[in-house]
Parts: sequence; C-alpha cells; structure tokens
Amino acid sequence: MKPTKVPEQSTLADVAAHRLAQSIVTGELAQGQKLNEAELAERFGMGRGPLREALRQLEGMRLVKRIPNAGARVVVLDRKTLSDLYAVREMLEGMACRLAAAEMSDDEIAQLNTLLDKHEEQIKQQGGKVYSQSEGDLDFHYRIVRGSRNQMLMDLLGGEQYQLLRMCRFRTSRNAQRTKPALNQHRQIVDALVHRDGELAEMLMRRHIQGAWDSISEMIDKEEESAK
Amino acid sequence: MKPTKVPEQSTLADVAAHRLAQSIVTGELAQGQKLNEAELAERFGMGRGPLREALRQLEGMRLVKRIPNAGARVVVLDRKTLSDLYAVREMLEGMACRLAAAEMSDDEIAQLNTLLDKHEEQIKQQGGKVYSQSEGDLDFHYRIVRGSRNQMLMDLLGGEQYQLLRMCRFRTSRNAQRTKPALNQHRQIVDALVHRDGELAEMLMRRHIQGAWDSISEMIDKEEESAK
DNA sequence: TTACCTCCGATTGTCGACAATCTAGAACCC
DNA sequence: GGGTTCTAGATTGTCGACAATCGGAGGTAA
Repeated sequence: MKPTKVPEQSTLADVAAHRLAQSIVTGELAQGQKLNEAELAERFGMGRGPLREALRQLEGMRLVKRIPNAGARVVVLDRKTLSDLYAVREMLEGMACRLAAAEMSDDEIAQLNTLLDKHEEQIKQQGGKVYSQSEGDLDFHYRIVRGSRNQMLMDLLGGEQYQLLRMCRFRTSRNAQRTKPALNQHRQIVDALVHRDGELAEMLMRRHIQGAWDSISEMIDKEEESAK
Repeated sequence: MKPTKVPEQSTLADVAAHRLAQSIVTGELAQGQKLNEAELAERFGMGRGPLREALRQLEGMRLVKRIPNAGARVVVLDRKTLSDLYAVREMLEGMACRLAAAEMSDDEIAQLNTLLDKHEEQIKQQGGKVYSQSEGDLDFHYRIVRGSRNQMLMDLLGGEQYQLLRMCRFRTSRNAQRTKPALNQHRQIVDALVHRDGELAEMLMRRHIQGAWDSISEMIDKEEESAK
C-alpha cells in the first residue's frame, strides 16, 4: 500500500499525522490501542508538541478518540460503526455519481475507462497484490467524487471517510472474491456516465456500495463466528 | 445566541476551540481574517500551545484554513461553498429523516411536536430575537438527526457542518420571512414521522432544506447586487 | 518606472522543562 | 478476605524560550 503521498514540504505535525494515519490504517497500531505521546514522539524523532497537534487532527478524521487527561486511543471499527459509515457513504457517493454524470468532461470519463482497463490487467495477472486493486478501487471512486465538483463531498469522501474506508479495506482485504463483479459494476457505472444518465449512475453506485457492505458484513460475521 | 455549552471540565485547547468557533460563527472574527496565534493566546489568557491545538481542531471542522508557515485564516463562505454545503446537507438530513421515521420512539416524536409548539409561541410573541428561532430550528433538525441512530450522521451534522450552518445562519438571519412557512414544513415532517412514513419524511425534509437554500441564495444575490 | 535583491521585523514551528492529573498497587481498616 | 484510602510513578496539559521561515520595506540597477 502506498503511503498516500505526503505533501512534500510541510510541518512536523503534518508528517506525524500522515505516519500515524498510515500506521492505524495498516493495523500496525491495533484498534483500541492506547497512544502514548512520549513514546510516539520518540519513535518519530520529534517533540510532543507537534505530535499532540497531529492527534487533534487525527481526531477530526475520526481515526482516534481522545479523552481529556486520559490520552488518545485508536478508534475501534465495530459492526455498528462500519454499518453507519457505509450507509452514509452509499448516500454521498451516490450523490457524487449523479453530479459527476452532469459535470465530468468527456475526457475525464474516457480516462475512467482506461483506468478500469488497467485494473482488469492487474486482475488477470493473477490477483497479485489484492489490496493494490483495492487501492485502485478507492482511486476509481475518488475520481468520480472529484468529478462531482462539490468541494464538500471531496473533503468528506477524500479526507476523513477515505481513511476509515482504507482502514476497513485493510482489515478485510484477504478475500479477493469480489474484485471481478466489482469491476463489472464499475464498467456499468462508467457506461451510465458516458450516456450522462445521472439517475442510473447514482443507482448503480449505490448498489455497488451496498454490495461491498454485504460482502464486508458477511466477513465480519465469519470473524465473530470463529472468534467464539 | 447561546455559546453552545462547553463540556464543563476540559482542556484549555478545548475551551479555545469553543471560543474561537463562537467568535467565527457570530462574525466577531470576519471571514478571511488572519488569525494571529500570539494575539489570540494573549486574549484568551493561555499559551500558544493549546491555541495551536485548537486551530488544528477548527481546521477539521472546516471553520479555518491553515497554510504551513503562513498561519490560519477564517474560512470564507462564498456562494459555491454554501451551495455545496446545502446540497450535501439536503442529502444527509433527508437520509437522517428517513431513518428517524423507523428508529425514533413514539415519545421522542411527541416531544418534537411540543418543541414546535414552543417555536410557534416564540413566533407569535412578535418575532422577538429572530436567530433564537433559528437556533431552535437547528435544534429541531438535530433532534431528528439523533433520531436516526447513525453515529456518523450525528458527528457530521452535529459537529462540523453544524457550525458552518450556524455561521451561515448568522450571516443571513436578518430576514425572518421564512420562519412561518418553515414551521409549517416542520409540522408536516413530524406528521410523516408519526405515520412512520420514512419516504415521505425524507422528501419533505429535502424540500424544506431546498427551500432554505433558495431563500439564502436569493439573499446572497441581493447582497452581491448592493455590493456593486 | 519597474523589476529584483537584500535585509529586518514579525510570525510560525519546535523543543525542553514544569505543573496538574490520572492510574496502579500497597497498606490499612472492617 | 473484601473493600477503601493513600501514596508513588507515569502520563497528560501547559508554558516560556529559541530556531526557522515568511512577508514587506527599502534600496539598487537596468
């Protein structure tokens, strides 16, 4: 998984936020784990000041939960949280898709198809790194979100929720079963965009996300089953 | 306008965040204004450390925009930004309303009606403080959001967007023309909730918010007109 | 005049130390 | 023995000072 590029030159607090986000998303920092300021500052080679700022930022992204005088802990993605997240995401990405059908240029839509070609290639090359496709999947989704031209949507789906989704993906990236049908659904969505059919595009996107949630939900069931 | 209660005992950074948010929402700090750390820290009687943390938090709420090595400025709510905000809000609150129709208890719905009675009372008492009703309006909306039982929605609409909406409201709170029809729409929504008609409730809420946006949009037009 | 360079004040970014608060464990009482 | 209180260690919250960086005033040359 690529470390989601850090914007070149920036403040220490920002790099700390990126590294922390990365560690949380990949599970290097377990869910619910306590985050010790001094220890993390030491590990990142910086003072506690910037690190504390990073924690505030991560709290805004809902990646950590902070309790005054008791420190910060990595958020725990339980079933209800993920369910809520996917419900909101279905709504927002559906909306983005509808707007994108009206706003994206023909060029941009065409580029979506070439992106999907690349994904198909990757899949044919025997699954390879599974989550690499997953990241590509998120890339596909985010391109459509950008196509909506709605800054609020871009912020929400590209920033905060984006990280939570990556976190969820990482946790459930072991089964690659869904990559094939997902790709087909992507194709259908692009088709709808080509025909500028916003209503259809929205509906297809919502079904697509619904399907993703069903798959993840099922996996959580199995996990809870085997945990007993 | 009530300062939206500060959670009793908390850290200095938190009170700074609350006071800053309040100052920004009420326009005491003008849009686009530069925020000088030293000066604000002085005014709040604290060091720059907590204040910087507060700024990070406010950035997450989209109330300020921060540029590394160049400081933070109050966000500017231009037409496009507000348009995007209301489009997203229409989507999310509509969703919340649909969910609330299924999740809220009969008691909660009944309390909504008594809340509206109180609003009606306030309006009859000759408009009085206009934004007091506005805040009440937001309260009505947030109750429904809580009724959705979706934590993500509550966070989004109750935290970040909530402040932006208050800010927008404050800027456009001078005309009280819309309070009367708005109250009627609220009644209709509660009726739909009483009948557990989620689809209708969603539709009514979306129209309600659409109407609010039309009203605000018109007002922005006038402002831009007179600004010329 | 205008473009550019330089320097200086102002502001932001960072660190280390100190105070306030919480937590775990031992001692103590019933 | 179980529960409560108290203490010591660790952790978070806060401050002041220092370093790094930016923006603008002023001067110089084409």
